[in-house]
Amino acid sequence: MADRRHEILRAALACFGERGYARTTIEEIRERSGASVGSIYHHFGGKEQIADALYTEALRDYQSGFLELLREDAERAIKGIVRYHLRWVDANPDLARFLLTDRRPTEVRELNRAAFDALECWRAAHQDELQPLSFDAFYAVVIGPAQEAARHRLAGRTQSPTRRMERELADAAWRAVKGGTP
Amino acid sequence: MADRRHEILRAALACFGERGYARTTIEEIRERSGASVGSIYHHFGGKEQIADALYTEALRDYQSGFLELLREDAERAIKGIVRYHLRWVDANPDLARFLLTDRRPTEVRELNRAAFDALECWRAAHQDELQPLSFDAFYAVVIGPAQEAARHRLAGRTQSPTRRMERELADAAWRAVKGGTP
Amino acid sequence: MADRRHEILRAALACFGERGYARTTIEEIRERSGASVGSIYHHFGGKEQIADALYTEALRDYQSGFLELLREDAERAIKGIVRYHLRWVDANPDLARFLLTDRRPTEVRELNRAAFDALECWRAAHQDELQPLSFDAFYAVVIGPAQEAARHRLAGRTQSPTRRMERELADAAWRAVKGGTP
Amino acid sequence: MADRRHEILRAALACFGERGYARTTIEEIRERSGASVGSIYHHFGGKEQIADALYTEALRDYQSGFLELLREDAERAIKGIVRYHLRWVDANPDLARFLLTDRRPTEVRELNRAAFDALECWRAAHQDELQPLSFDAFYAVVIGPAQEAARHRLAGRTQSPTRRMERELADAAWRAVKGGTP
DNA sequence: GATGAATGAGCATTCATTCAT
DNA sequence: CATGAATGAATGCTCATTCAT
Repeated sequence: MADRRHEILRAALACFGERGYARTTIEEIRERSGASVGSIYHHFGGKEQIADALYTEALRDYQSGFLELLREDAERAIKGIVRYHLRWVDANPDLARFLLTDRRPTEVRELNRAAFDALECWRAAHQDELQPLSFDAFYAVVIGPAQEAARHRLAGRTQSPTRRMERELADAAWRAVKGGTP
Repeated sequence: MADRRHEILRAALACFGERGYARTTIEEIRERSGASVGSIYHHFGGKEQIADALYTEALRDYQSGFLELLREDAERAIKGIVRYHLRWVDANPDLARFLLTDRRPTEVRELNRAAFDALECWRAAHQDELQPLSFDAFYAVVIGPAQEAARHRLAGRTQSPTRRMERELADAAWRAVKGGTP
Repeated sequence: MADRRHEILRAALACFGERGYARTTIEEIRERSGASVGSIYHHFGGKEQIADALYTEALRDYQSGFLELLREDAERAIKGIVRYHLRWVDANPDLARFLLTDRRPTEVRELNRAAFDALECWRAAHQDELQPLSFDAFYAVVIGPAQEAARHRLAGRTQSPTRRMERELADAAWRAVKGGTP
Repeated sequence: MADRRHEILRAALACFGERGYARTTIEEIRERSGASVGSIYHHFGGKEQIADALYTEALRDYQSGFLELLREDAERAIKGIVRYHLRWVDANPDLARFLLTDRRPTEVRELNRAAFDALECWRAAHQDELQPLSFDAFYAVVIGPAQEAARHRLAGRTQSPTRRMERELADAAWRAVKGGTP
């Protein structure tokens, strides 16, 4: 059954969210998932591979929505990205915590590459409506504030993002990257 | 002598920087610092408390420079904060990696409180030159991009921040928070 | 298999008997039992819990025989208890040493409660043949001498209890508790 | 100053009483006594030697009173011994706990030898008033009940020994050892 | 596919003891 | 005599992983 596999992933995500990857033990995942140790190893082969599966799934989910936003015009796209980020984190706190907290210096970076490339492409197509920033700066300015807000939120330091917060961050991002202001 | 204590902190920081808190062993710190296991425990009482000491020290160092920037006028202050953040991370990569990577949900949060309060005070005094943002949004917009850039840099995904990057992020932050643009 | 579990208990008892609980190391138990460290922890969860299991088992064994003695008439019962005590210690020196030497202030006290209650019941039924002693005194007078003799014996200060010793202690206990002598 | 030495002994006794010899650390004795580690080692040379000093002192104190009792006539002596035992334990609970709980298989046994010899001598002199018991049985019958009561008391299972308890145990001991009853 | 007993390298931590000041 | 930093061998325990059933 793919059921078992799914329950294990679910349990692992909950554990990682509560105690972090390193402090989570297979035993905890076993107890929470109802599966046996052997079964977990049968399905995934190891602790790290559970995290890998989770990470890939999370990133794929996040990016699937992300890429659609790039079909819009410049202002809508920028504001949309910020709003999307905030909402996704709010809707998937455990997944987000895992993505933001536990570094995955594995080969999953290629997934990010793809999104980065798409974003860079998009920017090239809208160059004349935007500030002439280096890509790294552009990315940091667009994503950074939402990311920072997300971290505070996940750390419990902030409430769920209100509409007002969304608007503020979206507008600020647009002010920061839109062209024209010399 | 406070020498031993300092050597242990130095060694621990290097280890944490290279392998992360969790994967660093006391044995490694011992070997690198030249101290004995017993001495380490004599001075700190445990692995976690070494990290605590390091964290507090790092945050204090970062904030000491941070607070000085708030004496400037609005534009200089905002741009200064962004530059300061980028430069501090560049100058203290290990300390920065430790601060940004390993979460410390301990009671050190009070230190942050102090800095937050100072920043909020400053903003109140410059309200009429700035966008009417909620404080959380304001903070995210100012710090977020630099933070994001710092993470990329620490992850090895980016070069040392060039003057251009500094200028780009500083200008963008100012555009995002300065008042006047309706 | 409950075999492993049993072998570990056996080994632990031998170690505790020879060197005492505190001086016995898991490593010694491991070597003697043939189990691995992990296996020991799998079955018991910790050094203390091995001792707990051993203690409970020992007490249960001792008491199972003890309670049967209370079916006899007064004189036989009292003398029987003394003899039983001496013989059980002689037959289970390691178990006895562990029971008498290492204190177990855990919740095993309930087991003792049960035996105390049974003994008190019995005494109530034979009140008219016995001295009107408080229960604490009664218990101390019956068990104390045998207990003291057992300790000497376990400390190596005395030989195996001879028939003569048994008779002497049994008779003395009976003289001390039997009624009639004003 | 002999003061330091005394304070250390006091502190050690309190620690041993609360946590047992094995679980007490030099550090705890240091904190409680106010002395430094070095000072403790200067005065005693090691943890075990602190216990030795304590044990010897305790035993000497107990026996000093004990031996005086043997000047009385048979009945008074036997009853006196029982009462003395109960009272000494009640008056010196920490010392008693230490004496009864932590075994000292060291060479201090000679002190006990002396008291045993004195007691045996006394018994030889009163042979015709007493049961013809072996010395081991005689000792166990006299001391055992009080010892057992003391243990219960030190374990917190019983109240302070009342006058009634004293009388009961004393009378019982006398009934058990006095001659005449065939 | 599932189970859980078994494994053992690895780790944090303790603590009696030493010794330079 | 006093101090307390330093030492390091010893120990209890964790946990990812394997494998026979």
